[in-house]
Amino acid sequence: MIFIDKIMQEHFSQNKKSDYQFSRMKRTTIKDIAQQLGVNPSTVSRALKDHPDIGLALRTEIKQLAERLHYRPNHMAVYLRQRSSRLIGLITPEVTMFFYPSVIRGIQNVLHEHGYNLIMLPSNESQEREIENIQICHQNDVAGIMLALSRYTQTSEHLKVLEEVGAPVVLFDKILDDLPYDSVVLEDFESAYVATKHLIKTGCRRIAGIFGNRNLRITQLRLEGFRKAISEHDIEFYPDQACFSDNPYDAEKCARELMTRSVLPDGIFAMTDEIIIGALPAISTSGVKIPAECSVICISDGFLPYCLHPQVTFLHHNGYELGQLAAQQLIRLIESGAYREPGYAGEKIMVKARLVELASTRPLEKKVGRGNNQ
Amino acid sequence: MIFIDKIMQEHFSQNKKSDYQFSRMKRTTIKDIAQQLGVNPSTVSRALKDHPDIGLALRTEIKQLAERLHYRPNHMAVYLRQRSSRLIGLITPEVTMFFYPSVIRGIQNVLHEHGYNLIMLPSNESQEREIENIQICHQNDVAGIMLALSRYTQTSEHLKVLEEVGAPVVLFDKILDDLPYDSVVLEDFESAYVATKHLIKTGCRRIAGIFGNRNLRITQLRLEGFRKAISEHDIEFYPDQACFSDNPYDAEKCARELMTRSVLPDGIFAMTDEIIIGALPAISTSGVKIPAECSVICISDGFLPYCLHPQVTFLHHNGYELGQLAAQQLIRLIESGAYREPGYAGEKIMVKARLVELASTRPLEKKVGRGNNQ
DNA sequence: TTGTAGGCGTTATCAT
DNA sequence: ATGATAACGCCTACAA
Repeated sequence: MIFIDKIMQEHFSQNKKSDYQFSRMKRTTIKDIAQQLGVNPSTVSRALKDHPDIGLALRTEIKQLAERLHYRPNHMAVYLRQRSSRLIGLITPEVTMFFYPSVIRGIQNVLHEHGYNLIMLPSNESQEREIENIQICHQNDVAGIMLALSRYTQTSEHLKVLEEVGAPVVLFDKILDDLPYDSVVLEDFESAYVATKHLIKTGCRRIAGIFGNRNLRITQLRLEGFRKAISEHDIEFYPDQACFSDNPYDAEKCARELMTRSVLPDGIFAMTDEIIIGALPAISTSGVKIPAECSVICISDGFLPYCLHPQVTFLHHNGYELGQLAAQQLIRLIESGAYREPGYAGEKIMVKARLVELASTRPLEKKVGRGNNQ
Repeated sequence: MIFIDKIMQEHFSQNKKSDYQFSRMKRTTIKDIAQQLGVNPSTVSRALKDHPDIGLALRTEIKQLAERLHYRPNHMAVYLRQRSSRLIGLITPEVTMFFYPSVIRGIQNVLHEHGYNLIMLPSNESQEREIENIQICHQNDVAGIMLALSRYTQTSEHLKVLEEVGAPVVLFDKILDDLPYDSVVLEDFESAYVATKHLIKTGCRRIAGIFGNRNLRITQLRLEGFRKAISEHDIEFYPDQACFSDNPYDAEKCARELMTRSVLPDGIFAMTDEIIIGALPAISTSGVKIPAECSVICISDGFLPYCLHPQVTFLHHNGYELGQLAAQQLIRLIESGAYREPGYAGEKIMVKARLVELASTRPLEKKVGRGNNQ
């Protein structure tokens, strides 16, 4: 302690205007600048933000010294004073796999433009961590929260903590419908509908779908879209069309089961990247030709389908765009303060998906009359 | 303003001990608690951190009220007071692709255990952003910085700003050797050496390597390892063994060129995930059988090789482990303060890689005498 | 055992 | 045009 004080005194006493050269030292504050120039801290504060009251001469002198001393405003102090930080809490179930990395990139880019920074708070698919993360947001006085729920979050019970925080919230990707917050999601129903429809249009007649956990909102929506597409067409009823899996390994098992049936499917819909990655190898190695004997389609963030063999036709769920939209919405909320209004219910935003045709589905024109394999 | 004051007064005047029910309100502070209990804020502060001086009765009473009012300490204020935050700045060239997501997960898990939070600062492979991010760290008074350099950072020139910050720094993955900071890297030379050696051991004799940007440290090291392995064995000299590429598309071109030569390679080493993803399709579609006619090996974080077809034997560079080690090292630095010592040069840590044999290389026992394809 | 006072860095609101 | 002061929320040496 005493030692440090000594160093600091040296710092102050070296009043010669030499270049700043002491690393790992007490950081330069407004006070330091004021002291060296014999003016009041508030004067410095004003000068640094170009307040017109301060005379031009003094103003530039102050700025120059600030530059020389490598002055950087202390955000913590500013936050404290102004009761609002430029930090945004980002709570996601995971960081690692598909999709979230590009969402994060979208979020990050928008936030950076507006001078906000991101605190990353993965909840590892645990509700406990979800709550904890919300509290960390609170403690760090974040200006806003972006939240993708963990897969096990089916009820809004534990999300009451959000209200304590007092910051606006934008839900994205994994959401609950009945929460009074803004949300940005992909078109789940529609995408599954379009994907399945595409299988039908290109000649598939015995279509099976591999889905995620049955309890998930996105599973339910995609399943509905899948069913709707099938029900609209007068195609064979294919028993046990839908199977459910929690991870790539499960998905592989599902696919393997499908490919050992006495009547093989001629079209397979995979709900996510995680599923296609497990399922495709099982389909390929079963010996059926893709797409000649069996078409495959999935919904994806758009990277994986190109890595697989054959490359898989997919509905592009653009994570980057979703991230951008969610971040923009959050900034709008912060700046408008709209979320404070008593009955504010939140705006619901949907992001459209786009069909990308690759090698795993037959081309549209090659109208195959009926499934003819096996 | 006046409006808000009014609300606050209501808050204070409702002294009945009803449950806390006003969301989106001024947050509860130590003062609030003190006021309601008619004690001094410092008493509350002490009670909340179990200072033994405070009488048990009062202490529990205070804690109960704090609980009821959902008191959360304001980190910003604590940081300011204690001159040290629990925030760590994480600066990476990108978030999106391979490797970094798992590194981040490793970092995050360790930091969370120790009560630190992460500010994400992607620099998008731009030196400018790198500097800017370092300054953001400074402004937010981070307790430490984790830094993976952008690919264009070859000199330490612009990194002098790091010294201003006064926080410990741990470099990881993309580093410069001559910086006086701790660093955690993967064994580049060794991994390339082992990978190439594996090709030789399984019978390859005309080996080519596809590398990243020539200027990168990791390219140079991996190239050296590659060359060493080859030079140690009395195998054919294969001209233009090494080609260089900046992205998957380049890598694809390289591979395509390789596969149109009059004498085809019978073993190909790909330096990274980014490269194998471009190269493998080009190799496959050229018609050569993998691994019968040409083996393929790469260095990878361990996910992609399983997605490809055929699955690619690889040296596993464990990003998760690297992240953990780097974070642990940073925490050690923060807590020991060792980095403050004048001549501190930083500790250099290497993470070992592990060979994972998949389908793209011939099994060891099947000793093929000489390359016999073509 | 508890209260008092000062300060972390900044800025808004006075007053000069 | 500039200075003085107080306050944001918290902590702690010191006083009582």
